Amino acid sequence: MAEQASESSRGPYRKGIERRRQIVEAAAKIFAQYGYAAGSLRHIAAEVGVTNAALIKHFGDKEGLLTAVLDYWDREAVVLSGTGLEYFRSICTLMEYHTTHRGFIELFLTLATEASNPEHPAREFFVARYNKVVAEFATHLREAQEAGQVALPEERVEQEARALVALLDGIEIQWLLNPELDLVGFVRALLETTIERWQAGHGFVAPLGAKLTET
Amino acid sequence: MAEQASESSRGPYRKGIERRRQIVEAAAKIFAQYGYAAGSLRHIAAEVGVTNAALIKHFGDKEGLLTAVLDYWDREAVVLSGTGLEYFRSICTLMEYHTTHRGFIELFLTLATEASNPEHPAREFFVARYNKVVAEFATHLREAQEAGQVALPEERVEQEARALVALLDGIEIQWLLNPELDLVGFVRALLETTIERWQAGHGFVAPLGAKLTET
DNA sequence: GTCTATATTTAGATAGAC
DNA sequence: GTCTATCTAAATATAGAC
Repeated sequence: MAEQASESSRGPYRKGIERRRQIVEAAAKIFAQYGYAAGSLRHIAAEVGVTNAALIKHFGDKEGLLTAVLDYWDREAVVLSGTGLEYFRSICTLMEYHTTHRGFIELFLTLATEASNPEHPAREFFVARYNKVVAEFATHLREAQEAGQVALPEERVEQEARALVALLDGIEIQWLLNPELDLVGFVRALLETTIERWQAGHGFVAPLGAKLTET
Repeated sequence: MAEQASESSRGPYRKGIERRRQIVEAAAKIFAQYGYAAGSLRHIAAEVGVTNAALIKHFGDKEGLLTAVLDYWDREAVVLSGTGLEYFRSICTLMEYHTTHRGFIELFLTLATEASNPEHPAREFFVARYNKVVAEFATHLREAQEAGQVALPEERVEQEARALVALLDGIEIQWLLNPELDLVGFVRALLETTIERWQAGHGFVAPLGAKLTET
């Protein structure tokens, strides 16, 4: 206790904390490549240079390591910033980050789809995560609405948020399978158009001014 | 040989073919739930009521079964129909099919993200699959273009195709995690708007008439 | 905190009877 | 065509030495 307070940068727990971080990052990499169920503790341990027994000591069991990885992901995720429409413009920066940190988005999409199985231990995490992201997108759309930046009726705000999240996920899947794809350029053009359309009071989903095509 | 020709509906191979189909469908279900690497032969075999040895006899090895599942998926996939814009309107029917055959889209998305790992045996399949779907969407957009149904310049056709595919994949991920989501309603509204926008010469990505927002 | 050693389970795959 | 039995490898997890 006394020692802990005296030297914060190289206290008694420094090494342990550093090692934990190493393990979590290795686990994130392996889970991203193989998924949670198929990513083995020994594979992760080898990546760090320890044995699987050490991982169990640190995290109790495999599911504990998964929890740590999801926490890590949540903390390290580059957050969007800005108010109103600026928030959405910052998505470009996020995409640039993803193109240089492929494992980050690979982890998210691999685990998110694997977690669509109701029995999966990470299912609740991803359900909550999507709820949070959609809600945050919606909040910033309303912010833009109140600032007079856009003209979207309340009943269409959540649908627009959902559609944008879907489009970003979907194009990242295509990029993972085909890294030649210009992810940043695509998203930049997409956002410019989308924002301009919102400003004009239109959206992905909603009425476009004229009435709908004959059905 | 003689027997084979005499009774097509219950010839000597009928039982074997039927059994193969049972196995492939069970494998599709298990791979959809757990992924390829984590879905075991014994689990699949138990679903059919045989042993894992029987599966190996039928398909040689696990990867052979995966190939059979992907072939099956390719054949059974509900195809979009119609020319020009009608083709895109039929996506609604596809979505209705997906909501009643959840395993179908779960298999696709789970394996597609798992296959983003370059070492994955299904990677080539999904790379080819996306190329094919994007090309097919693009072809039907050009068809609509030539019929005067839409006014999209050639250089924007592929981007529009990619964006629509991405949006459909992304919203299906959200639906898998949250089946409360009205997938069909969402996609129907999305398509109506998208088609109307194409008719007006606009798209997901491209210039919207006015110049872009100040950057 | 990490190791070795091991217990236990499960995986993919093979051999041979029927 | 399917089974039982088995091989070998690899999985998670535990126990105890250092």
